[in-house]
Amino acid sequence: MNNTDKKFRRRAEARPDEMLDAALAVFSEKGFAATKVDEVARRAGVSKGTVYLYFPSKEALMEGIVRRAVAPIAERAVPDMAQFEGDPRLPIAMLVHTLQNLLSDPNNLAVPRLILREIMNFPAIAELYRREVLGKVIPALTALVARGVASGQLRKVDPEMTVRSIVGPIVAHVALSEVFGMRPEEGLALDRLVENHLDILFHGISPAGGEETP
Amino acid sequence: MNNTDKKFRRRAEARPDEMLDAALAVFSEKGFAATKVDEVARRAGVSKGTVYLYFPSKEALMEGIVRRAVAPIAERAVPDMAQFEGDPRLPIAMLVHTLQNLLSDPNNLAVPRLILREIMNFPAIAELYRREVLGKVIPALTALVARGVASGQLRKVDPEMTVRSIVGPIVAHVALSEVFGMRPEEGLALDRLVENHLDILFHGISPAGGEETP
Amino acid sequence: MNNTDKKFRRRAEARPDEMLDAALAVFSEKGFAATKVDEVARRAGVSKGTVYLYFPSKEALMEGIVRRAVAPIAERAVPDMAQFEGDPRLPIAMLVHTLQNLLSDPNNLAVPRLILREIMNFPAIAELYRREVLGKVIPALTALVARGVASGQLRKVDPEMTVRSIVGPIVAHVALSEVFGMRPEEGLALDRLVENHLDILFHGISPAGGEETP
Amino acid sequence: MNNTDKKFRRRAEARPDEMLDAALAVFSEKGFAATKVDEVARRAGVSKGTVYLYFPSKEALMEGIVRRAVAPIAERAVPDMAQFEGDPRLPIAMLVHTLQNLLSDPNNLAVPRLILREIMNFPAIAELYRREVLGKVIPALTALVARGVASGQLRKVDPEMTVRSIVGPIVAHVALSEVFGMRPEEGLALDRLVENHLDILFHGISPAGGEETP
DNA sequence: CATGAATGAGCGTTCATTCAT
DNA sequence: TATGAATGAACGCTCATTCAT
Repeated sequence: MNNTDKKFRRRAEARPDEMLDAALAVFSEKGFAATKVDEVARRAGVSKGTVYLYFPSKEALMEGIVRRAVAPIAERAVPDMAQFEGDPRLPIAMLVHTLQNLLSDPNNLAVPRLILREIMNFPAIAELYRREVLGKVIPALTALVARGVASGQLRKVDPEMTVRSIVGPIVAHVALSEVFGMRPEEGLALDRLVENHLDILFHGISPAGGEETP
Repeated sequence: MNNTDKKFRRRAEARPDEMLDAALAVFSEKGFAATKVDEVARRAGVSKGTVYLYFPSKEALMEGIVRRAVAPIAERAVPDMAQFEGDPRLPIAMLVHTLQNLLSDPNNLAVPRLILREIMNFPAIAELYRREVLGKVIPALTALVARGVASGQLRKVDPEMTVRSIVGPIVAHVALSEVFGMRPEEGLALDRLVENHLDILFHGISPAGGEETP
Repeated sequence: MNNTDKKFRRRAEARPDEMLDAALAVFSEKGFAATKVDEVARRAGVSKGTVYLYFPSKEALMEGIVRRAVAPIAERAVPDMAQFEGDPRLPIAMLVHTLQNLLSDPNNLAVPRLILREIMNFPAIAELYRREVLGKVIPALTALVARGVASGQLRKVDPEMTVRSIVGPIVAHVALSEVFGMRPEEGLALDRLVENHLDILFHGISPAGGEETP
Repeated sequence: MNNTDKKFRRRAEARPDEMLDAALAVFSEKGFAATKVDEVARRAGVSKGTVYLYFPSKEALMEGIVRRAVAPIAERAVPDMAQFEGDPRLPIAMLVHTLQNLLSDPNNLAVPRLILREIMNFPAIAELYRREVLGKVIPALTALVARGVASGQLRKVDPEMTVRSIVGPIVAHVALSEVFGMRPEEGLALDRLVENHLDILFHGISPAGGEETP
């Protein structure tokens, strides 16, 4: 009798997590509405009733997926970016590269893609995402840009709007690829995108005669 | 019995159009899945059976909405941008301002928003949109940028990726506003976004010591 | 194509009534909880969906049954008993005989039996029954007895409690028969019950000139 | 660890009894169908599995409740009433007063009320109750009345039917109060009912020397 | 053309019961 | 004995689609 034996796994505490994994997989394949709870259960290797032992409803599975994915972001101390003292382009580049790394792994792409797909039917999730992720990242970025402008390290741009210029190209690139299948011949080519994006962005936000990209 | 009489208008050939209007309205309010054909019919002032007289299924309503909205774009001669001979920043700015105008009118926003919301459940629509809209606009933009680079009117940027830098900030701005309700205090503030966006974009893609924004 | 043709009956207005008939039959057989809506539908000769076309829920069927049965009682002018001028024993006997007639027909017995069976799970129905039936019949009877006592045509009894003595034996008899299957050898024998009941009610069981209550 | 310790009390043989208490409480509150075994277990302070250790099914809890309540009645020597030699009105009055006392205590009311509520869904319980309670009390009463008639101590009434006149008013009074909430202003007022009931039962409602039944 | 009554497959959810520990 | 995680059959309700009128 080994560890993968059903009998043994019965009381594993990972059970809810396994169900979220299964739910994420099926939701991603067929969409929330077209997914049957039965299928989530089967994929998780349990019976339908067991799903309801851990999650009160099909919607709760959705929320669970998002909450689990959002938690580390929410916990991570995003705002220390604002206290950064040097060239603001450094943390901006770092953030962009972090995003790049995150999005490179298809596993990490699954949740945002699912959120993108279903969010408008789940106001509660939109609110959660807005509060825990966007509500932290965007103000931090805005403050960073504002400080750069104030210190003269950046041109006199509109900080709030500039945030859109920082993340927008990445969003557009991923959406084009994931939603419409419009991707470069080599594949997702995130590195190419990021390189070009930062090149334009930094030439665009740097003072006249600006130095090299960090 | 005069011309405005319901009986009379009922026989107008505009009937399918009225149904698409109704469907767009309800789909936008509640989402496709949560919308009952009954409600579309009621909103259009006809009976449920009549809807099926013109559209073979609920999905067909969705497709009809998109097809109708996409038609003018598909017909419009997008590619003449590519033949533009002068400063490529001019047609880029024009495109951005056209987008700005389009998105300023909430009516025009309805269809893209609905597409954004439902597209992942409708591969056929994604394909249609990709083929008729993105497949025309993006290559045209790419070509435009490529020509600018070739002629030295733009810096040596990656044309394909630069397209993401052109439309991305607008997409991000609208998505932030429409999906997450994150909008500036004044409202959508598209003009502020566009001004800042073009400012950064043109400083970023212009050759060193680049001139003013056109 | 005759009147019983399914095609013809399609638009009959009797549809809801037929469903209530079917529901009454099945509820009576198996009880509310054990009855499947599917079975009600089948018994009514329609599909499950059709039931929900006329009644919003399974409970609504229950309420519909009771409401329909109660309506004529509620409408019938019960209170003219109170204005009766002569010997109050006459309307009392009449009421008892009316009850006897009602209960003789098994069809009439079905609804009260169902009510008796399910009432404690349907507070709304209890309230309806209390208001529309008991709330009219019992005060009327009480008033009748009170008037009889006042006029000296009845002994000095407690009118409110005496009402229990008027209807109680009948209730007990029917309950014994319907609920526990305890019935006389001849069958329900309502006439024997009523005759004996009125005899005792009007004279008591003590021999003429009977002594004090022990 | 002392005697009141949960661990200790848990092993008491009273365990099944505690479960019946819990079941009675919950069944009374919500009805049998709406009660979850889980809740009975929680109320009894044990786990769901333990309930099934003592009772093979949810229905068995119901039967257990009734059987336990019925046992003392069944054991008590009811029939000695029949051997009573004096005025039959005496044991009749005694029985009524016994009933009155029983019903005065809400605790005693719980089981009959539950039986009343659920009996039609439990033929086995109806049968048990019929055999052990009604099947003993009613024949005893019938015999008592029959003897009274035979001895001339009662008028020539129908013994079998007269039993309904003895218990019916009490049943009706309690049902009116418990099922429909129709009770006198002072409360249940069982004493008032019993006094009036016996008065009428023994004397009727007609004035002394009252005329024929109308 | 238009209606709307009728259909019935489909799915989320509940809960009594089981059984490995 | 006692536990409580797991099961899965069962059922109420919805709604896209059809079709007789």
